This record gives sequence, structure tokens and C-alpha cells, in this order.
Amino acid sequence: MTRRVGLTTERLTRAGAELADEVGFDQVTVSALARRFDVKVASLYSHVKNSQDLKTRIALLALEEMADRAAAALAGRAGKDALTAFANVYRDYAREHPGRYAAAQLRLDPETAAASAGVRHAQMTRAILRGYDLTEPDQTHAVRMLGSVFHGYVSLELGGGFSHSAPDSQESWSRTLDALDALLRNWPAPPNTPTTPTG
Amino acid sequence: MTRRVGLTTERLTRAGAELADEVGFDQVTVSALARRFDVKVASLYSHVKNSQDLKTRIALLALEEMADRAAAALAGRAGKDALTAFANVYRDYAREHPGRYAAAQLRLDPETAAASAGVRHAQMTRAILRGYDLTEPDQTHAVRMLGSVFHGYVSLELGGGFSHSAPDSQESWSRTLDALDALLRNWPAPPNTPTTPTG
DNA sequence: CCGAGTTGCCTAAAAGCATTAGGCAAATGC
DNA sequence: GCATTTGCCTAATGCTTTTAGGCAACTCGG
Repeated sequence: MTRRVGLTTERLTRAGAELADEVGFDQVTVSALARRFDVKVASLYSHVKNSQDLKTRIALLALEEMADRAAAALAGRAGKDALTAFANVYRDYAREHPGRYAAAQLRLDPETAAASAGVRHAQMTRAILRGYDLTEPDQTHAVRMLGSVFHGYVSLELGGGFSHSAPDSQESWSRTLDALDALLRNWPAPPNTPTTPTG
Repeated sequence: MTRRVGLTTERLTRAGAELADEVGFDQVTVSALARRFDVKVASLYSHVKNSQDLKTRIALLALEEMADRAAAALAGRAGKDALTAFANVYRDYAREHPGRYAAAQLRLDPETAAASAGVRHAQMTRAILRGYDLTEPDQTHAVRMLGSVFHGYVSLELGGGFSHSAPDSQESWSRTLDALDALLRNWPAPPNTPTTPTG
């Protein structure tokens, strides 16, 4: 007597993402997932290649979800409005789905990364800068800096770095976005290089 | 016939840090460490409580090392000079010791964190801001933002996020520091709140 | 509606890591 | 020189990962 549960790569990935949010991404294990479906561990190996494969799929799912949310948030917005909306997508997603967010940080091999929704993120960040007056290569520098701030802030906040101390994190987040907006509106020129005297 | 190797919590922690730098922090395992000392696994348990304890010790070591470097870098510097020196300590440390840097990201329980060198980091970041004209609560916001940028940038760079694309990462890093300096010299006032009409 | 083939989950087994209990030899101290 | 402590060991358990091979239950052509 055999009982077919209806396992699928899809379903496993989704369940893995939920599991990650509940117990943390590094606690996502093939065994735990099998338990969740009340199925023997070996059964999962018909649907995912191995543990690494499972984790990669969860990461890709998270990247997709974030990119979708970001795209929706950016629609019809520009300037600071767009910047804020975009940034909040990251922060909100990380708070709603800490495990998925952690998954999205997984180091993907170059091909996988290139085929992931990660590139959409980069394009959207660049799109935000259309509302400001930046040209290459400053635009790229700014893209990288924005990504760093968003990721860094969210990651430190999630790690508890800003809790238990005043002022509360929401306030710092708002002021950080204010500061970034001001910075982008007034992006500094490169400082003097010794080879190009100004006097 | 027994052979005493001279295991110590100290030595295990140090070797664990080296191992982390070589194979990645998440590959640091009690077994691997035992192998490295050519000793049976159980022997380590007289010196570290468990795997978690070992990892925490490595994290604390990394935090100490970074704080020491930062303190040395800050001595005799102020303003942008201090900002740059401090930031470079992080980036350089992460590049020299990726495993240790990853360890430093480990989520510590509040008591451990409070007793760690992490608080020195926060104090030093605040010290940098003495060279700029910020008062509370903006100083705290700026501290958090700086921490976010440094951590975010280094972490994305280490993950390969900025490789294989122009301009090179060093350039973006320099320009990011320029931008942060400009921002701190010109930190924006909070925007109008609807409850305080300006007209 | 029924037999052939495919699919889906299973049992079994090997290997690695974490952790604990208890032993014995070597170092230490009086 | 003997008692004690210390330091590493053997042994054992339990969990996770992964592969190989089996059997029941669906599916589909006749």
C-alpha cells in the first residue's frame, strides 16, 4: 500500500522557503523538508538533485519574489518616491520573510546568478537613478552604494544590531533614505587627482 | 602510549579562524578541526563546549582583531581621513580574512554581544563623526548608515557581486567614501512633518 | 477493461558530523 | 614515589546526506 503525496520540485521549493522563514535558512534541510511532507527522505531526491540544489532553488524563488515586488513598487514612481518604495520593498520583504531573505544572499555560481532575477534588481536600481542627474560611471558607483546600504541596513537590522537602543530603527531608516536622496541630488564630483592640477 | 598535542581553547579558536579563511566559515566543523590537529574529535570537547561555542569564539576573535585594527587606523586621524582609514580596515580585513569576516557576522546572543568588541566598533564609528557636525539623534542615524554601507559593500563585494563588471570595485569603493564624506559634511535636516506647517 | 510501462515513494545502506560517557596514561605536585 | 589531575582516547548514539534498487499504483494503448 503506497500513498502518493504529490511531491514536486515546485512544492518542495515553496515548502522549503516557508521552512526557512520559520526556522532559519541554515536549518533548511532535506530531512526537515521530508518530515514536513511526512515522507521518507530519499523520496525528495527524485525532485531535487541534492541539498545545495534545494537551497539554490529557494534562493532563486526569493530573488524572483523580491524583483516582482520591486517592479510593482516602482511602477508610476520617480525620484525620492521611487527610492523609498524600492528600499522599503527590501526591508519589508526581509522582515516578512527572513529565511527567504537569507536565502537570497546565497552565493550563486556565475551562470545561475546571471540567469536569476538578480539582474532585474540591478536594472531597477539603475532605473531609480533616472530620477537623479547621474551619468556613467557615477551611476554605477551609486547603484553599488545603494545596494550596499539597503542590504547592509536590512541585514544588520535583522541580526538585531539596531534593537534595544534609541532611536528606533524605523527612524534611522527614514533618515537614511532622506540622506541618500540628498546625496543623489548632490552627488560629489571626484576629488582632485594629483595628475590633474587645478591651479 | 599517548601523545599530547597541547590542545587549548586558544589554539582551537585560532586554528578554527584559519580554517574558516581557507574553506569558509560554514565549513568550520569540529571534525575538520580535529583532523587539522590530527586528533580524535572527542578530544576537542574538553576545550570547547560544542560546535556553536567554537563558532562563537571565532566570531569574538574576529571582532577583536577588527576593532584593534580599527583603533590603530583611527589614531591621529580625523574627518575624511579617519572615515577612509576606518572603512578600509573593514574592507581589507574582509579580503584578507573572509572566513573570519563571515564569523563576525554570526548572530550573538545579547549578553555575548554586549561583552564583545562589537561595542568598541560602535564607539569608534561614533568617534569618526566627531570630525563632522552632527548631534543626536542624527549622529546615531549616521552611525547606523555608515555601518550599513561598510558591511553591505564589503559583503556584496566578497560575494562576487561587483566582479566581472566595469568600473572596478576599488573605484566604486573610493567614490562611495567620497560620497559618504560629502553626505556627512552636509547631513540633511529632517524633512517637514505634516504636523508642523512651514507656511 | 486489462496488461505494459512509467512514475512515485519506499527500504536499505554507507558515510560524515555532533555529542556524551567512561577509560587509561602521562604530567604534576607534595 | 605516590596520589591526583589532566589530556586524549575508545565506544556508542543519533542525525543528515546521498545512492541503489524495489514494488505498488497510476496511465495508456488495444
